[in-house]
Amino acid sequence: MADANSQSNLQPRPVSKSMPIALSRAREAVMLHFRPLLAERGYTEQQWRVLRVLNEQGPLDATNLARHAALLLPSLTRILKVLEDRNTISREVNPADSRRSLITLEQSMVAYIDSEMKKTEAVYEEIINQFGASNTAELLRLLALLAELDPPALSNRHLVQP
Amino acid sequence: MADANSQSNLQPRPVSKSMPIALSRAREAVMLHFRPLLAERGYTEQQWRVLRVLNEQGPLDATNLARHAALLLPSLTRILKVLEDRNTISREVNPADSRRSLITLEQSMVAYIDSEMKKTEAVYEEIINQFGASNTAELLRLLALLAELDPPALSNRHLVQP
DNA sequence: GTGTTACCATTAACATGTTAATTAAAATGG
DNA sequence: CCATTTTAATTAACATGTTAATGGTAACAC
Repeated sequence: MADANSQSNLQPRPVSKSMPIALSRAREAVMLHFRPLLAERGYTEQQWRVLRVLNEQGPLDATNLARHAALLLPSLTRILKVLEDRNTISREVNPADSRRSLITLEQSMVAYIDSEMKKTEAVYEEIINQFGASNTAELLRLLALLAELDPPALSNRHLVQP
Repeated sequence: MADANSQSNLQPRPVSKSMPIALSRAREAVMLHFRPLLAERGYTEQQWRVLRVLNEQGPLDATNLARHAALLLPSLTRILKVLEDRNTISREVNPADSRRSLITLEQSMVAYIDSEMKKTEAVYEEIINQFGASNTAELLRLLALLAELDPPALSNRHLVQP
């Protein structure tokens, strides 16, 4: 017996090499640095993302806002409800297509977001200081590439007969 | 005026270069490939992770199980409740320290997990095929490095006077 | 036109993420 | 010993993730 652990010649991928878990862990390590800022502001990570996107892109409909903020529409629906109640955004229906709404950042938020983003940038500097500028650039490159993976071949999704 | 968008000489970091968002997007792209497998099995991603860790590491207490599976303890508590009801794990208290429990994978699950992990490995092959073996190795290296970032300097957490 | 299909957004239901509070048991320090 | 402080795990409360279903509107095909 070569090894008490050799169950089938092929070892299953250890958890330590799981890509989703590695991505989660890395994200968590980064978020530890940003959470204090978010707590000060009184916005969650995802709420703040929505504000950043609107500040950066201008008014958007929900679908595109979700795309830019990397959120699913049901999450965005709930977030928009909260942000609207706090008067940080407003909504109107697109007259050309009444399915679509147009979400706009309140003018009063623009200066605040810009000023908070400077704190965010300072945290980034700390992180990049430790992690290295070239590591950071390389990581962002690889992540963007990975995000563009072809979606799976959608095998036998449900075998619905047309 | 050089540029209608130059609000303060320093542009805030665009959402496209946000590390947490980039990590989320990449994770989502990868998960798209694994979700069909999880759906077949009838386990969620996190439930399956717990089973994998137990299969790989043997019995563990909740704290270490959470660490290996990259879950927070409150999430793990709920997951263990479900898995115990489904008879895929069992729990006993550690007699040497009755705060601690010992969580064990049911023997009947071992063969099943091993066989399912072969399907997982096949999906990995597809992904690595597209993404490239060296990109994969480099990405995992960078992610592990990033996960080891020093935690933030824990500035003025609450200003508790001792 | 009318029926069908596709699309946008919301809702529903359940699982997990996140922070804080709580309980019980162990370690620690007089 | 006893009081205090840590630690392990759970619970609570709210936000988001995830999938499926729903309601309304628009585009399409006859």
